[in-house]
Amino acid sequence: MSKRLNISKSTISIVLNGHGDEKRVSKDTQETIIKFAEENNYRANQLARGLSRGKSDMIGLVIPNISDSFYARIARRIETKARLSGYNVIFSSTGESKERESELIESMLDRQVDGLIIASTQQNEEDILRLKKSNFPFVLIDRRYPDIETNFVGVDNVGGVAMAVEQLVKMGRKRIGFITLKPGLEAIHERLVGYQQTMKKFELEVKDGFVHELNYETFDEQMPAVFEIMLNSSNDIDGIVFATHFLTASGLREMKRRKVLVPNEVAIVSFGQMSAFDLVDPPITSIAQPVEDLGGRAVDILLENLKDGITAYKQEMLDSSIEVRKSCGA
Amino acid sequence: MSKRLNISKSTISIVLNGHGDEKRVSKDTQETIIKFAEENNYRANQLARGLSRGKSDMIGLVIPNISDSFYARIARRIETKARLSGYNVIFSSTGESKERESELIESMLDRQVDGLIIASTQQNEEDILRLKKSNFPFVLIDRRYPDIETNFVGVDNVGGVAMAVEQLVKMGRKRIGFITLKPGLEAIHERLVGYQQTMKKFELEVKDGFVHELNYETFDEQMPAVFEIMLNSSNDIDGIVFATHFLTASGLREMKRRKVLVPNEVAIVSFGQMSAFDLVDPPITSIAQPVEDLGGRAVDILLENLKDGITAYKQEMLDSSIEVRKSCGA
DNA sequence: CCAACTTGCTAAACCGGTTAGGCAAATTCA
DNA sequence: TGAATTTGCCTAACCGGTTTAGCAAGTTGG
Repeated sequence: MSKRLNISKSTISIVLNGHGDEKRVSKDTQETIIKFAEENNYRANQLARGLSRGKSDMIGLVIPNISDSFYARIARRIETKARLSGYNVIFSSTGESKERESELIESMLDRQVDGLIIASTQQNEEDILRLKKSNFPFVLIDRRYPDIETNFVGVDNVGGVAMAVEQLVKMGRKRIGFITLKPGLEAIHERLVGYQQTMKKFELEVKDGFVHELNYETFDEQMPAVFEIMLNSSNDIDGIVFATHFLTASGLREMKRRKVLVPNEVAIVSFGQMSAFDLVDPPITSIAQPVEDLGGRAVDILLENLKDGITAYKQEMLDSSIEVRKSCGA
Repeated sequence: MSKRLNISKSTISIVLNGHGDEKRVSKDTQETIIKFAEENNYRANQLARGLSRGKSDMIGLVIPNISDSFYARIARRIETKARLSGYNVIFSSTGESKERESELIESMLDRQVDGLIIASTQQNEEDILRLKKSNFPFVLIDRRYPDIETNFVGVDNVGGVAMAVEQLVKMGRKRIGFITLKPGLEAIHERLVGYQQTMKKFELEVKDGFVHELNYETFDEQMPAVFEIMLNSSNDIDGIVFATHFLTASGLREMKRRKVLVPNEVAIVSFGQMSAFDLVDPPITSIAQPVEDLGGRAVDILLENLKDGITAYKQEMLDSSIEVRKSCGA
């Protein structure tokens, strides 16, 4: 382009970046360049541009699994919002593996992303600390490192589960169980705390067989044994709170297999939604997390950091709401 | 790094790219470089690397909506598989807008992606044709341009819907309706064809009120009117095939509102799945598209093109399977 | 002992932009 | 009319790598 127009590439760069006037390039020349660019469909190489400007206009999104609707919805919002500010999003799924998370973060840094949004495995203090120390802009979502002060946007897990338990209590349930994942994730731990606190608040006993912490990979196979215990005469559960949407689905499958009547025999509430929960038999009462907001706030904070530098860390807890349906006995 | 080691950056580049032996760099020097790189956590700038090598090791994924589980699942597979070959994935959602699709493709090309995987709006012949003419590697998924020969991986829509209709016929249904989207997408059109062909094959009448083509944005609001017509005495539908998972969900909601008994009064089959379809009341018979395979094949083909150049265009139609559950009357 | 190879590395060009500094011509001012 | 400004553009360095060509020193062979 430079050659064919006989105009230096600096002038071209200046004009196409809109600095033509301030850099005193004549109207004539500006027009020539712009016209030529349009006619020949010229578009700047973003690698070169990024290299020389020291920024890539890309942000990296590291999540456990894009095919989980929770993260997919977050991703959608992040992508849309980032794009409005001229950023593209690269994403990668860690599959809950610390090693992959580490690799992926490195790989994104290699690509010179300007910032990161991470839903971490929470086993990767090392990288998070490194990012923080190097003053790299990033926002943690959904999963936080309690010992590291960073930007963070999450949902109020304790409060959310409290709502779930309360709903069951309101419906007259007393022997309320909690099916969750093995701890390791702060969010999961908080949900357990929410359960325990609320049970205590209502002076309900939590027997040994009430709480089940399942394996992330094998919860489906563990489910029968869980119900064996929960439903036996000494526990005789009449309400269950599930800590995640997929545990709810899995648990419900098992209850159908056992022909447990929901909600008559056991009422349930799900922390976390699934798109067809209103169609399920019975329709599932669920705690709806403000998923889109979560993604939106994460981008907002990241963009602020990108613009103004990292001044202070922001921590935001978004409130959930409850969608009451039949499964809780309502 | 070059300065501190007193070794030229060319040598360093050679060694770190593993060409040390073939380029006859002494073991000593190689070790020094590798050790230094490790200790200082050196990582190559991929923008610079991409710029000089003329390739970015990124592939672009353009889809209608990442928060749609169909595309999210595809994305997951694509990402995982691409990464195994050293590629990162940038994604963007078009929201079914031709303009955004066009912008997004441009933007990805600006970023020098090495290839594209596109689930197009199918209103963007222009860009697709341009990509093809410029011999740029890309694979269309799910949605094809019948008039343009390109790489394509999709599912057999005609056959899939045929299975759906057949299942209802097997269950003794005769007045089978079809609820679908307004055409514009080849895949949608094919599903209609699948319906019509199969109805014909079984010598079943297709009355005017049997087929409803709804608007992508407003199908929810249209649904009541649709059932008004389908259930009136002259049509008296006893079976419905839904052309997409979200139409199924929406339709089912309406049927619940009307207290239509499924499957007794109306049996239904869904083309396309949702994660909780087995838990729904009644459990939904659905045509399961081989979503992951679709993503996987798309990457395979793209990677082949990237490696060997574009020799011939591949078109693959993957077969669906049926998951029979109560909603069809089984 | 000198020519011919081999070994081990470097210099320099290039990828395609951005940006600071500077130069020549045109214009304004005294 | 000559000096000072302004205008309009370009040169060159840089971003951080890759890659080709080639140089100097060491080694081998006749």
